[in-house]
Amino acid sequence: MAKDKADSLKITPRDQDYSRWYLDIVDRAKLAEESGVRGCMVIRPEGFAIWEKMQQTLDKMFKDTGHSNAYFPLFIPVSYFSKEAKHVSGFAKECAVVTHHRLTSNELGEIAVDPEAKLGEPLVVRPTSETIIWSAYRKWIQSYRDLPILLNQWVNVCRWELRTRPFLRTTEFLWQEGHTAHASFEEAEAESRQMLEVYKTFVEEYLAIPVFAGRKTENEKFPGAEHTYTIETMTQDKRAIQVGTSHNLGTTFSKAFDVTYLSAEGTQEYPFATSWGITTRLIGTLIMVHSDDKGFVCPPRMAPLQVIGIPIYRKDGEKEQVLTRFKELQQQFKASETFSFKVDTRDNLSPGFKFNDWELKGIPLRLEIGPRDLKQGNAVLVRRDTGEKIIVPQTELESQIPALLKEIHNNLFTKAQEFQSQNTYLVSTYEEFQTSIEEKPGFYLVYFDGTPEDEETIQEETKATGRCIPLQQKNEIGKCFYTGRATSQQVIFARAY
RNA sequence: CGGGAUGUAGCGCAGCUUGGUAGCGCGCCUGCUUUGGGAGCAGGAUGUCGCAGGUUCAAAUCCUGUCAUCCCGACCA
Repeated sequence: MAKDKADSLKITPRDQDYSRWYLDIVDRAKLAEESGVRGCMVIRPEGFAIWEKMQQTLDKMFKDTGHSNAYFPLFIPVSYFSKEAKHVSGFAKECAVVTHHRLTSNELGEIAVDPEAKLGEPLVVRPTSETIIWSAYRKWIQSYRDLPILLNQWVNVCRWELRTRPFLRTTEFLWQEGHTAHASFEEAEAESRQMLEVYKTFVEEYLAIPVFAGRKTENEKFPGAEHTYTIETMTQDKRAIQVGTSHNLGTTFSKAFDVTYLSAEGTQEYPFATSWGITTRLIGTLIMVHSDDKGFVCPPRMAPLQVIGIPIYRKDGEKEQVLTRFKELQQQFKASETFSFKVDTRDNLSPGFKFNDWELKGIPLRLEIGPRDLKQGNAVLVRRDTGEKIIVPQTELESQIPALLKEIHNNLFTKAQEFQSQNTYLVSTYEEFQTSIEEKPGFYLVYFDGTPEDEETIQEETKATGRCIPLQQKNEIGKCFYTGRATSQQVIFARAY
């Protein structure tokens, strides 16, 4: 193949243009594409399959912790939404609003909004569902015996973002939102912490993404929350990205929606709320954390396909023999049900093209069998994460493949974790921080007890924000890097997505 | 939402300055030869030139508007 043609098939390298590299992977791995609607994407089958894996795994974890799924409306009356001042001001700037319910033809014969069909009360397309869910909980909660309520919903939401990027920030996105109601603050606190742990476990054990778990600073809290917890990870361009949040909402929404219950002692009490969510942003995070200049790298436990078989042959006779062997293996693997496997039987493409194609798509393992292997009873396994070629007797494939998939997962996790710790710095003064974050982007673990105003100034001057107050604290007294006051609170500052 | 750039075949682009029958590469289709790291040759199909107006005998080309995308800021999962 001509060199310029091979070059034109390559994706933009990370060090040349990180942003372009990301977009190239989304496009070339066929995860998503532009839709013609501003800020909204089409999630293609290859991308949606990953979301389905995430849903299956997390949904089971939610059920195992006692939660059930339900569904609440997409449209929320403006009046519900405006019952809680902080909440509405947090989302007001990014709400899509439905004002009419009918189209009509105008004088020119064009389709237009029918001015006669104006809604009495505008509807907000949900940016999140606290308000509509708590308006229902008002009816459901009468007694302490009705608590706790442990619900979740898998839905789309809409936030009218000004600048979007596929998966990382889109106007419409898919997520899950858990909404629970409890009899005490402590119980709500335990729930929000439990779900943060569920997210941490899920993201680390299935997505192979190491995270910092922590509490959000005042500035970064969810509008209306008492506490917001977060898990944050580091992208390959050394910025922070939030991959999951869990909120202890206290009585903010029960008070706003006038929800009370009768306690065992006979008093009227406000229930305590939590909400928690992860989004399709996780798919973008997989690219940002694991992928490389050859394309997407999908961690084995989230890969829609774990092993791709590539038959190699020259003559017709060889072709039949190789394909027959693959068919046998396919049946054997299917019976064992320990990993997913397909054979690329496309006849119009060379093996070399297929190698590159499946690497681009992020499939964790490639299995090659050709005439040489048939004679020797071997097969060639190639790891997506390292590119390593491993020659294995065909009889050992069934046991070796699951072991290798596990090893790939561990390697991806360890690599990301090392990268994260190599780019996490300790600084003790603001001056040091200002110069250091310019020269060495990354996470900055600092002692901090400044005010929200201080944090805003830091953001204005350095573009870095307090990402989280890690749950694991040293419990030692240090000096605040900004105010100089003594404090034991350590905070991670970073530039974020 | 402000500043900059770009929209021409599925993808990447040339043509626009100076208006006059729509072009290249890749991909796609057919056939033959190929196939252990992005195959070769031959033949073939594919376009309301982003969309809507305007100027003109004539618009991909000039003018106005609009939509979308990308980059840089402010805002956010």
